[in-house]
Amino acid sequence: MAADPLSRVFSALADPTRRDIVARLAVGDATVNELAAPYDVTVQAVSKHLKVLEDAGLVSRSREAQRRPVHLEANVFDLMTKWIERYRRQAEERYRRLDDVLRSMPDRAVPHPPADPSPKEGTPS
Amino acid sequence: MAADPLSRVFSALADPTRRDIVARLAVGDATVNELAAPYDVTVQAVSKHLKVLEDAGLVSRSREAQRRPVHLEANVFDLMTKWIERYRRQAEERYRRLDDVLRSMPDRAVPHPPADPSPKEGTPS
DNA sequence: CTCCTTGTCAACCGAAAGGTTGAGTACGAG
DNA sequence: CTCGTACTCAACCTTTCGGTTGACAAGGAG
Repeated sequence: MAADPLSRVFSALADPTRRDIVARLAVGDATVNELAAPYDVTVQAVSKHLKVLEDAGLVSRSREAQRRPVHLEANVFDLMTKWIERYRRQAEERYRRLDDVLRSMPDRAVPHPPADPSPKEGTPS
Repeated sequence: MAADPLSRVFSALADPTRRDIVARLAVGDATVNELAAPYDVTVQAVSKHLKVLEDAGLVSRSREAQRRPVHLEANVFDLMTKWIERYRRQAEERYRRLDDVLRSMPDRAVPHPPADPSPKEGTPS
């Protein structure tokens, strides 16, 4: 299993069946059998999927007699959205700045983006 | 390889090395060797990672002599954020509604969340 | 032209993922 | 107590994944 929480969440949602389960749980809590019904796989397979979702923190399971109602923990989504937003914003910011550069020197050919921090090729004169 | 785009994006970002590469590319475009330098894996491995990111639409590669500058395509993030936001909102909405129910009947024991749409157990009087 | 740098492709390997079947546990109903 | 239901655990199988090594194509640099 992946060590870091972010990897666990992303890889948990990388499976369409698990995303489908999350979608169902957004409507309301459900038992394992209820969740397994729509799919043509065994209940054991769905139980494994739920374990993956649980390890990712996306889902919690309580006891209620012999039922195990599954509950969606939506707050874990923040982990992802924060990561995504960070780099999306950064990339947009960079794009905007590059755009400014292009606008300020419309005559030069602009060989490549100037954002390379490692001048391995020895910056000729 | 995963068929649907959402699975491709999620599983592309499920790997910490690939997330790291995305983080670097948010700063600016880079070549394969530059990207491979920080890691103690071969260039071929990084090339494979880039292929995964490219198949997910997160990255594009252009030709520039024998270099292949890698560029981050941040707009694909929207695919994820839209999916996430949808179910996060839905879950929060449900939670709010449940909260209202609890507030409106503070005396009842509330055996379990009333959001179950499949009354298999025959609703005992 | 020859060499070196950059990068990809192909084949292989071990580990993990997703599925199965079969057995076992926990609990309520009769 | 016995049975049925709901679920999990364990073992196994096949495919995918992340990594390796080795060979190769594409272009400057000398």
